[in-house]
Amino acid sequence: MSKNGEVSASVIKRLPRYYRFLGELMKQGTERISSRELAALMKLTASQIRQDLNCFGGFGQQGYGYNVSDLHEQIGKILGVDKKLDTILIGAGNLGRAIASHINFETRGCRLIGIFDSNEKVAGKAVAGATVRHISELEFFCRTYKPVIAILCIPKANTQQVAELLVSLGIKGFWNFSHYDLSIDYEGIAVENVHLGDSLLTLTYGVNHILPAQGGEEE
Amino acid sequence: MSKNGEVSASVIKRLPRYYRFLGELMKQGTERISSRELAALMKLTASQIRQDLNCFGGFGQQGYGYNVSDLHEQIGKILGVDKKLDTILIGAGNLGRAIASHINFETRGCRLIGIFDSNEKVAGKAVAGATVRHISELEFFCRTYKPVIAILCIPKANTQQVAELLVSLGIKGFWNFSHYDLSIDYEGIAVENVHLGDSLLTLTYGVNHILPAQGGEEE
DNA sequence: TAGATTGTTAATCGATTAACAATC
DNA sequence: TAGATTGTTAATCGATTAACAATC
Repeated sequence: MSKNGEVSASVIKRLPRYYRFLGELMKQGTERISSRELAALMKLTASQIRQDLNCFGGFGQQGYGYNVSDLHEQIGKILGVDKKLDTILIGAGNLGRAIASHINFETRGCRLIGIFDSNEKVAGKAVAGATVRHISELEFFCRTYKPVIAILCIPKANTQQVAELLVSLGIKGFWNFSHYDLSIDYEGIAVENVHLGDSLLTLTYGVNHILPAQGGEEE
Repeated sequence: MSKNGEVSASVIKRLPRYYRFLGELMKQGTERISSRELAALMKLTASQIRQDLNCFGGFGQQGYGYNVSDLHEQIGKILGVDKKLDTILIGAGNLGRAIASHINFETRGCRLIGIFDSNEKVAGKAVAGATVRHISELEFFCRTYKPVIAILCIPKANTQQVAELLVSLGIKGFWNFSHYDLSIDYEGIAVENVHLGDSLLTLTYGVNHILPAQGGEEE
């Protein structure tokens, strides 16, 4: 564990949330916080917080707790928000354009440096302050600027081949909004699948199983 | 377990993915599949698939496996894709408009019946074939049409109060895209948080910890 | 020093995997 | 009937929680 060995995915998935809450606390001017207080705020157990943080080192101090801004900075470093990884977005449709303009890339350790689309009509238009390039320029662009992250907002049918091309061009991470399960195909490449359809279906299940129950089933 | 008792969240989260893969298999004309074959396809274990499915009943047949279209239909019913829950969307900014036009609601058991925004200039414009209404009409609209799901694409600062209003107006489920952790505050209400920022940060971590390693750390 | 709270080990809980008898 | 594959119970694994000695 700790410094070198593998940190489990469950822990890593919680880091951004810690980072977010600590950022809030900082804004509010909170200087120190104990694992117990943070646990109450985040609806976790104090044990879990201490376990999670100790995967990366001892950030606290016995009898005192954790220094909020210090811990925030430490977790930021662990996540890599200071790195600004060069990122490209493929697919400037509804969703792609919204992602480009809605997400604050810089605060998540990324820098959006290019947007690509296969539609000639979209190419040339401005999105989020950048000009959309035609997909035919992708290869030259990647060889020149060497982006490491690709955001995929393209139809399921194209995802596999586009991803393969991008891996060959040096992409190390995919933020995948397409309907295709990328995780399956590449080792040594980081993949975050955002399956919005699956998420909505999970909610549908939840609502359907609350509605008729209303006290029928527990929870 | 099975019919009545609680099915764990881990199982439920996997249902949409099963549903998706079975839909694909159907399209390809596959008639039957064994848990072993499906496991190979989805990169799961056959055991897990059989365990998961048996939370809801015995859909298979010994010596044969599962009938693809039958299983697809069964899972669809469990999720509730046939119900078409009335859904409203709050916040017609970049992301809200993209969600409205990008998501196929009908195939996820929902029907988008209203879009609202607090900006007078946005109200009246057409999005995804519907007209955006001013937020002041929300209360009347809900009392009249009784939607059960609300999609929140609004700033963090407004989320809490809007959600409280919506709960009082009968909303039973939130698909929350705002930066605010809704899950915390309501029992008996289904919440799916889509924290895109957290997802990107997780990817950033992944890429930063693959890049320098490249064989240094395992996995 | 006494009080508080961490870091860490041990205990518990839940989820995943393996095994196998039931059965189509 | 023999072969295949499920449904289900038992074993394993990992993640969460509890406990407590270390220490600020």
